[in-house]
Amino acid sequence: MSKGPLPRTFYNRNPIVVAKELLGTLLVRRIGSQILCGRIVEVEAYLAEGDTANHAFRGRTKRNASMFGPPGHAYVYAIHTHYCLNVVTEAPNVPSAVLIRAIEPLKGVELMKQHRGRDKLLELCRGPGRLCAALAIDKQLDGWDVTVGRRLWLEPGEPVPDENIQLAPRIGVSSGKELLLRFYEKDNRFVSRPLRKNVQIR
DNA sequence: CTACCGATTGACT
DNA sequence: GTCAATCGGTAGA
Repeated sequence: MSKGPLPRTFYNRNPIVVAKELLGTLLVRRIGSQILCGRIVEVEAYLAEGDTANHAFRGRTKRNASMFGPPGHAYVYAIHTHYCLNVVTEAPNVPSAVLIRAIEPLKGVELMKQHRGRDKLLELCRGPGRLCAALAIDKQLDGWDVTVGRRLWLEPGEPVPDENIQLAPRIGVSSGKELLLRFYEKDNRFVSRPLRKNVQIR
């Protein structure tokens, strides 16, 4: 039985808080009568203030316009030949968001495999570009309202307790490397790039 | 219009 | 670990 989509009030908060609470929630994609679903295991926060890695750091452009809109909408952008999915946080004109980096596939695995052209369950949704391909998420869903419960939305799941949340630097950013704004579930095999054992995070 | 480049991935050493 | 593919977005002439 479904709990319905996360409400807009969930997203209308600091992106760090939203990022941590998104771990364990369900990302749901509906295509016609088909349901694709996975459990979020890795995210990154992008801050409205002082975050040089944020696409919106130098102001509003055509690409990042969704981040300046109300919370609870998707921000989908293209990188190289792939797409990445964010959910917009905080108030309009406060351009912050949470990047969904990895999900654990739960439903619609066969269709995900078709979309990806790959068979290994572990490789289906491990990485932001991979999960978008698996769920057929592209620029058409940029700006999509994820609180409505159609096409693409998020649902409550079992929260990941604080002690099971690993903090880490964000992946692939050329600036803002020192900030620990990546959050993932410890020991989850579907995380895209776990920290090596024994590395110290201060 | 040109030039540069990246919130990635996949193949390879 | 390294590295190239590949292309839309952005800034600037």
